[in-house]
Amino acid sequence: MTLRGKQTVRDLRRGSRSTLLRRLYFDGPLSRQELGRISGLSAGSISNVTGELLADGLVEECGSVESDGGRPRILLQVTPGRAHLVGVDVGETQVRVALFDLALTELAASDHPLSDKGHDVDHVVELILTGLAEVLRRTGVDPDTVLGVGVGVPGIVEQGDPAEQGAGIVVHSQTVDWDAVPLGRLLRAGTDLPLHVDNGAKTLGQAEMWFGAGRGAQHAVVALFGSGVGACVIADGARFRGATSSAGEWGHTKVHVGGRRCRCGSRGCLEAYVGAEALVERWGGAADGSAEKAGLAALLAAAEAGESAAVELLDEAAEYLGAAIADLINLFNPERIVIGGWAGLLLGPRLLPAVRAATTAYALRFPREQTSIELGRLGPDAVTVGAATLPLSQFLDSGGEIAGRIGPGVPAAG
Amino acid sequence: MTLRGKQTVRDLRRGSRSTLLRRLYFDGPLSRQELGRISGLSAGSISNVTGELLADGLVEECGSVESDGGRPRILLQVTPGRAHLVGVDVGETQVRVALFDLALTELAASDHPLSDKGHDVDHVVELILTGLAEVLRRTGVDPDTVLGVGVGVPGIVEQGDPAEQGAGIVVHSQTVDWDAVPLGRLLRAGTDLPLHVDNGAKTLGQAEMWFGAGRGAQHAVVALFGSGVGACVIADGARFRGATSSAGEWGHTKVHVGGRRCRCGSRGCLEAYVGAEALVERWGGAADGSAEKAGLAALLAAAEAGESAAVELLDEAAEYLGAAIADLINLFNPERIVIGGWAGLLLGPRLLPAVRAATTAYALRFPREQTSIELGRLGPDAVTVGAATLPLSQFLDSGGEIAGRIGPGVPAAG
DNA sequence: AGGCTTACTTCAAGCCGTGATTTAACGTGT
DNA sequence: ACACGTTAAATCACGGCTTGAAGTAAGCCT
Repeated sequence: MTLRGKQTVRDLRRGSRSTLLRRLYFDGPLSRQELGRISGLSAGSISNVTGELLADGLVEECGSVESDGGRPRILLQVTPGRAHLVGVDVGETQVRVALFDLALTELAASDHPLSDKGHDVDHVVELILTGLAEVLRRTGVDPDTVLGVGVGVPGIVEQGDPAEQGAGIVVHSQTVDWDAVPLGRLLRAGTDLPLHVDNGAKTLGQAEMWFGAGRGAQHAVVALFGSGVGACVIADGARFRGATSSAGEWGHTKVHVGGRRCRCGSRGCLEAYVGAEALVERWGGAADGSAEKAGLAALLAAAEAGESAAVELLDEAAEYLGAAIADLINLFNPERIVIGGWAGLLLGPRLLPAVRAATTAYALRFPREQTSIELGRLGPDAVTVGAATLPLSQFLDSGGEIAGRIGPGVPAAG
Repeated sequence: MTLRGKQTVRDLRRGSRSTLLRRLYFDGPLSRQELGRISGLSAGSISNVTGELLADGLVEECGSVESDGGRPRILLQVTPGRAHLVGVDVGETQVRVALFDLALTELAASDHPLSDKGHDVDHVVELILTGLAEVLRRTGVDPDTVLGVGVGVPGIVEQGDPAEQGAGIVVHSQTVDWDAVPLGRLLRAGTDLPLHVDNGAKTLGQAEMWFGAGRGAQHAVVALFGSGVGACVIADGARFRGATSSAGEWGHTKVHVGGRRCRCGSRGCLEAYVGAEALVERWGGAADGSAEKAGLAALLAAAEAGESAAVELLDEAAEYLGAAIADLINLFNPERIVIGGWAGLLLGPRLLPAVRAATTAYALRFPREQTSIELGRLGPDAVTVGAATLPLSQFLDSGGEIAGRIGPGVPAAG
């Protein structure tokens, strides 16, 4: 049923450029020789395509490797400073804007706390735009070299019509009380840069897949535990989006029909058993904003000290979590499950053995044996990195086409 | 991250052939003109490609449509008798082998009940091979025109190395006590035809997607209720397989951690609340083999008659089913949910309103609004049709390449 | 019969990847 | 020093693809 559209011979070149660029980007400096071996392209094509990429300044030579007796191989790598990316994290307590080079090295960042005004949309948009201007000004980076702005938001994102250049993006979020907020249009009014918006948990998941515990996996689920619970599903190496990009909303799946009441209004949601807010609240702590982290840490400390109420609470959480992960394994058949998010990383070391055991008890044997469960390797700050991968991903997909932003053939500035 | 392999200029033609063939197959007779409009290819390419397809006998002209004032459009369609397909359903009570033409019209079928010997593997293989020989003999179809044999089995299928031509296929099934059965190798010993094996629920799901309630959807979940519970997930128009083809095992996801015991040995599985076996058993009926259908019908009749125990049982099932479907909606974000399988079709008319309401109560609002829940339109016999779509799908993907089986250019026999 | 409209075919032009050949850049042995 | 072998990269003829323009076929209307 999959119908891919019309293809012309030029699409072949685009595909080849994309393949080689991706390979160079992720597998570090490579010689043309190795590129040929890995990609399957003939030496002639490699020569042609790398020639183009070099002429466009997207790739540069970087040293060489002697080969016993013959001409040494010249190593190629993606030119880090050839283009730039902006990642934005609209978090629960702050808005963070970061500017990266192509290698995702952070060149500058701007943090603005979200204090009293809360998540008033206009205020958030204003913070994003001023942050963007700030990092550009501080680094002196030419805006024409910025491939795009990726934004991670706490909510469900409707992508709208891609032809609208992101202006059709609409965000729904029950937690910060955004209902059909036209974030794309609001940001478009303040910048001409290409826009990409996705759920923050999803961008963090993408970061784990590219640079963290998910590296190398083609099928994986990144489970994210913070105040709430989310997930980012990767299938065949790409984000699983579903019909309207909202796939992977794991936190409100039912692990106990008719069970505990959840903040979403329903009952028996996973989040009501393992979300940080729910755990802290059940243990009697304060559950708002920054107090939550302290509360969860206190719960953990109490459990380590052997307090039976705390131990029971965490044991139960591990049980439910294992069951919910088992569901993910049964349904998605991933090769890896990565547990991330600030709460996941905090509780992970203690809970992981019990979670693994519960998962094994609840999941079907065959797919369970194909799956490993690991902790994330990136901190919660990686949301901005993940957001920046949104435009980067499109850049690599297109084979380094910089639609009108950077003239082809112009060498990198500086 | 998605790296598609090397592409040469010939792959373009393969892609074009595939696109046009698919279009002609699913959207009935079409003129070259409409083909061009739909596919985006230029008139010249359409002419070339359809010329090839006509020469190969895969496509034929069938009438014409007058166009006010100009040259009439000639309609093209896939030649139904150009090739054949075999679908096999290894069910719980019988083995059914059916021979189809390209239009999936059944030309002959052979049923063999699985009585006392049960699911002894060698016996099943023998029944499949004799059934295959039988339908070929009865119809006089040349085995060289058979594109392949698709088999639907009750269990998890490991596809093995595609290079082995299906010989590496291994089946695991707890219900019929198959543990790593090398079905591919066993069948390969008895036939040279290309082999395709998949879970029976998945093949039925594929049939619903192609010809039933799923038509036209790109993202859907076909939920199947029989003795147990299964699902077939379609994403971007293709089966969602996961890392080792076992994705979509929905029946043993947990809807009530620590709840009812399930026949799989775990607790709180969906199947323990809505599977036919569980329902009949809880209502006090016999739960083995063919008595199950009678038992479920009796339960339904009792509920219709107002017996409170039966009504309560079905109400509870609808509640759990709605919750589990809500999980599917949250996780996969489909545009359609199709409920099929013999038990699903039997209970569906009564349960559907309650299920829809429960789903709305349990799912997140946004993805729920994007999804419709419908009953399947194909009976349980469609497993064989679905099985036959396995080789058919490959045939269409390859653009009608009939690897060595039918000489290109040879016109259809008869 | 001539003109008009629409469907389809043919053909030159521009690209692309391949594979063979050529050129470049390095060790080594005499 | 210098020829020689070896390996890496560039060049180029070739077959194949899609496109788009020009040409042909097949029906209407007057």
